[in-house]
Amino acid sequence: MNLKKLSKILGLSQTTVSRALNGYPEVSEATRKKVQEVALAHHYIPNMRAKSLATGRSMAIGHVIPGSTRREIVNPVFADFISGAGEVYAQNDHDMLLSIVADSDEERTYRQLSAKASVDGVIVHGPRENDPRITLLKELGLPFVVHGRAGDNHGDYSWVDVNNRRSFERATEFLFDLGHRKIALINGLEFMDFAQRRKGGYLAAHRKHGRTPDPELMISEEMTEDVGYRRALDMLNRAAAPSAFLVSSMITAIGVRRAISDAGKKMGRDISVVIHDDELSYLPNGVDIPIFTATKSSVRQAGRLCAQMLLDIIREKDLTPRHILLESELTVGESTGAFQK
Amino acid sequence: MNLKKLSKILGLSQTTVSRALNGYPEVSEATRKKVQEVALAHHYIPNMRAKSLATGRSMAIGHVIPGSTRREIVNPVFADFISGAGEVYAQNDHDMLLSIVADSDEERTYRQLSAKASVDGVIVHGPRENDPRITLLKELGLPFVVHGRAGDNHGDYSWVDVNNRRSFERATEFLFDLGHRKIALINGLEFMDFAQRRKGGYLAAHRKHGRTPDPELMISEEMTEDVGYRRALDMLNRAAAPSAFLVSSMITAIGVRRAISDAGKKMGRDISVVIHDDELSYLPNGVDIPIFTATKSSVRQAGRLCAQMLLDIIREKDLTPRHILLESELTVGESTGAFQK
DNA sequence: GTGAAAGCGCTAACAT
DNA sequence: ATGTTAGCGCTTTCAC
Repeated sequence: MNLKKLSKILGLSQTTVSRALNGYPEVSEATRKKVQEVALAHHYIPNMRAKSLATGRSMAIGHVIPGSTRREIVNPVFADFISGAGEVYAQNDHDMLLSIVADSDEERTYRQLSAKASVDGVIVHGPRENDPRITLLKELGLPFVVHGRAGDNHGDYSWVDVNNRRSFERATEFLFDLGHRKIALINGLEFMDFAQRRKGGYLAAHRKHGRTPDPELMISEEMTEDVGYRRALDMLNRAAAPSAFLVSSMITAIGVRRAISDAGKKMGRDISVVIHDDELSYLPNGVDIPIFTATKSSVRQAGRLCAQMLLDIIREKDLTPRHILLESELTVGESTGAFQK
Repeated sequence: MNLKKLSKILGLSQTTVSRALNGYPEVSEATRKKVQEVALAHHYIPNMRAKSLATGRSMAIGHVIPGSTRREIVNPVFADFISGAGEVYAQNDHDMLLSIVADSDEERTYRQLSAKASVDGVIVHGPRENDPRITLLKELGLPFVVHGRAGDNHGDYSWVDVNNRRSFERATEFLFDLGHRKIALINGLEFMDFAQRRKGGYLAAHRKHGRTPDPELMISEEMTEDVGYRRALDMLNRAAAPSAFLVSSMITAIGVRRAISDAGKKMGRDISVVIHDDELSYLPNGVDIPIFTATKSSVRQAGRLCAQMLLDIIREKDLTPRHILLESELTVGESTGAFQK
């Protein structure tokens, strides 16, 4: 079923039918009603290919995921984020276009996306410090929102981010308050913006408490379980072993947890783990292990906010940058009352 | 830059330019060369909206992910699968359209996807027994490939699947050979096709060895870490505790592993864990824990194969069903030499 | 309030 | 080997 046939059936012109369906005011309520009925009865759904061409809008948003090299993104966070964004798109009748792309073709991908006109805007994932993609997107005039930030000495642009710095500062202080003195930081790769900010918070807390952090206790690597396990085990077997861990990802924390158990330590007041990601949908939250989460802003919510912001930008045709900084809450697993201050 | 301008610059008709760029044979090599040069110089990339409308092909594949209710799919398997499929699309100049959709509007989503003509075909994720989506897609005439199968007493359709039955049969026999007699099966939800097949393999091995499986050692639940932990702990605390676990997902296996450790058992000849998913990109494979993987066919590879099959179906306009059954290999983590037969 | 006609940027049938 | 013309299915002037 298409417009032509439908208008024939109704004995009206394509124009009128189109107007009736798209809520234009100049059509009489009587005909509008009639048109809507018949359209529904015949399962009429406008062909997007034609609609896009005519309106110049694709009603689709692109998500470009750096593929092979950095695995940061083929991780659970991604699934939750996408799922939140997808929710918003569904409500607003938009599609989501996903490009998994080798780091080397990223530039080409964006240029293509823009020239092919298959999306109205893009979400940028996993920004690095001084990310070249941002300059490129501005140059292309393609609306975009960044999940996270890409350093500060960059021109302004729209982003949604968690207050990583403050979140880790408070988590560190929390551990200090519990009596911990040697706190390990298991962080993500250094060129990731969030890793820098988290480290900043960790260091700030140390300064504030007049303590110098042990460089051996700070590592920046890929956020896999394996890394968490090995590095935590190494640290626990040192003379100056840490009594607490600050971990940048739930996945890594699983490895850390296992290391603690293998090292024969018991998690408790003496060994604590504070992680960052929370509310990932397939991992336990609040089960009976002493894990603290440093944020309460879920990844899924970030996905929703990014999507909504981008849709607003496109609708209002206003490219002036907007920002959302999600403040975090320090939450403690339910069975860990003993660790509350 | 568009065709019109480009052809004006070249002093040729749009038709010739289009033909030159799309590799039609009737254009002279001289002009083709010239056209390609100028097109490249001017960064000409054809507008997909227009191209789609003219050709009737979107050059896009839809992936419909059941969203909220069943979390089976917002899991790491999904990310790896998608990433494999995305690779193939990129190579073939196709886009991937992702719809995260509430189970209740799945039907509507497929109808829309078909009517809006925004995709040339779809991949069906997480099939259940007698899945209604398959009938619907056939009725719509939209090409599709199923990742997994949806029961057997269903009409024929194209799928890519792992030999779940044989994989679990062999894994069970392997554990028997190691001397295990009480083997627990921690499986996915019962209405999932793969869970049925895996259970079938588990039972077949028992029959073959003349053993009756303990019903208390067989559970079917959501594949989360939490479930793995709780259920394994329960089992280990029973009088007739299992000495080995067959686990349907890596995530769940993490929970099982933790339970074993908490129950004060050591994994070794006496306690083994055999899981199914392998090569998930962010989880360790072959680290120094006694985990066996029952398949070697990676999820990412399944993604590639699904995508390639669908692309072939579309290109050849041949809807006759095709199947790929990936045979599994039982592999053993590298540091677990002690557990080899 | 409704309709006729032009056009979005491309491809494809039909000339030549 | 190249050009002319007519759509693809919709929206959007412009006229009535």
